[in-house]
Amino acid sequence: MKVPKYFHVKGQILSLIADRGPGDPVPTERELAEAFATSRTTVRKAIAELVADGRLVHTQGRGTFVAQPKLMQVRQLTSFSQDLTSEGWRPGSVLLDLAEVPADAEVAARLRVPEGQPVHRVERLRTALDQPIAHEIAHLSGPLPGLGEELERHGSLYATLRNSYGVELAVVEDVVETSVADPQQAALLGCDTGQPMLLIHRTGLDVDGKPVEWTRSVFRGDRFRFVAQQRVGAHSVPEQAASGGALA
Amino acid sequence: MKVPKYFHVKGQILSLIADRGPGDPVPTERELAEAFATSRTTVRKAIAELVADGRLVHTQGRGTFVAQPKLMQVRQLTSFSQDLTSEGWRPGSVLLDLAEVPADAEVAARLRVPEGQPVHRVERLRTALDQPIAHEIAHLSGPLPGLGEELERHGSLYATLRNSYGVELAVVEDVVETSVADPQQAALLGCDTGQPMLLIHRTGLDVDGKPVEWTRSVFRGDRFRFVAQQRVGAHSVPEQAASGGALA
DNA sequence: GGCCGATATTGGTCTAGGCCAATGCGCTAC
DNA sequence: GTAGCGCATTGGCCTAGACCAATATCGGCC
Repeated sequence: MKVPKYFHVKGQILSLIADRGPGDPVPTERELAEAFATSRTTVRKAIAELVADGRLVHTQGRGTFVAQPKLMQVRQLTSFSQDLTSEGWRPGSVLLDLAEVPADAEVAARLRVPEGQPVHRVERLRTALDQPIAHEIAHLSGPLPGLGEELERHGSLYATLRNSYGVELAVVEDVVETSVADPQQAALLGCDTGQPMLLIHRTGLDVDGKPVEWTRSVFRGDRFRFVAQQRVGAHSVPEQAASGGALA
Repeated sequence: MKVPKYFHVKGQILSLIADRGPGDPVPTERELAEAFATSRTTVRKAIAELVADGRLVHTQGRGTFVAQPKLMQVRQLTSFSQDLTSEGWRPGSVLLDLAEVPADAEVAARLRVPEGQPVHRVERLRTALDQPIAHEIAHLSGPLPGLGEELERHGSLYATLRNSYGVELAVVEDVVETSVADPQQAALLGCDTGQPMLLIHRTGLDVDGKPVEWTRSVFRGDRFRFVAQQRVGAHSVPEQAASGGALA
């Protein structure tokens, strides 16, 4: 297998930092280029992948450093605040925008309301230890009078829905995929444009199976993991191996 | 906000392909560089992000083309074969390696067995429509005599555990994160080195809470989504509810 | 007609270097 | 003593072009 030069450089940088801890500095790009007898472009490509992988962080004007290990885990539903609180991460959120807007085609389909029907749109920046964690845009259907104040009071979106409006979620479905940070997201979350991100679409259904929430969250891929735990009871996954087991 | 030139180029390429369908060709890098009055390097950076985003695909010697939309969804547990079968994707797998190996530190911790204890290691390439989908390495604890033949017979790993060994999974936990394709993964899965990938660690527990399976799967981030559905509380809800169809 | 090799095309990698922008440090002026 | 300016350092972006490798095409040969 052909292995490009920048991949070797990547390995060499990894061994350079093997015995260093988070926050320790890495030589400058120009120094590395000279040390490995290559061009700065090649070194930058190696560093870019290490940054994408969460091994290094770099800041213009400061330098490049060994990254913190990826250890924040995000679970489904309310667990964002619950998990982080229990692990001492001091979760918070900054309300960027709150409005009632007509549902566009996608929101209408997700919430199963007519296109154009007013829905609540909540745009927030989620934080932990006062650092930006995720950019989140939630759409909520149904009448929610005074949502702004109630949200303010409870902090958590799910707590607000439950305590102020009696909306109880019964099923939540998360779709997880990768995406690439655009300049706006990069600026909000303090990462590089082009970095791999975890894009999570969440649909929350009430007890009647009606969607009441559709949320799109973008997490930094170099810092987060998403954890999904599921019980495999007799009722929950009836199909099992018997019917669909055989593979080609 | 400062927007780099390659980001504009990205937008221009997007509008170029807006009215074209999957498989349609995009002008060559050299043509695009001239058309946008920029260097090939800048065009390549724009294209690289569009490829990472699953909007374009490119092959050396052939060219660059509009990609298929991202529409394969992978669920937990048996659903790999289940979902893909029901959607006509003809799932399959290629056994790359099957061996009994001593547990290394990580496997030992995950399966809660002493380090060095023999465990089964199953390395497979998952496919759909005969195309590579994921690279998967499963570790299984417990005595599983004749695993090779049984696997052969059933195809599915979960069907084998269940039907040949009476191993019933009760809880499955998936940890989803991003990673970056290394040259080996890129070769196996037919994507670029450095592409964002979905890395899924799956732990399967039996009814006693003992881990019996620990699997590490790498999916192409430009082709797949991961779906996790969870019931909240004791309510039961119509099944159809959350699985939305249309993708953007 | 069909096979095969030369060649043009296209993306893949790498170089060498210029200019810009953010940062941090030290020096200077008050 | 301190506030603020200026400069060196460092990463961020871009250029122009060279060479390599995979692919497709087309022509000639059997």
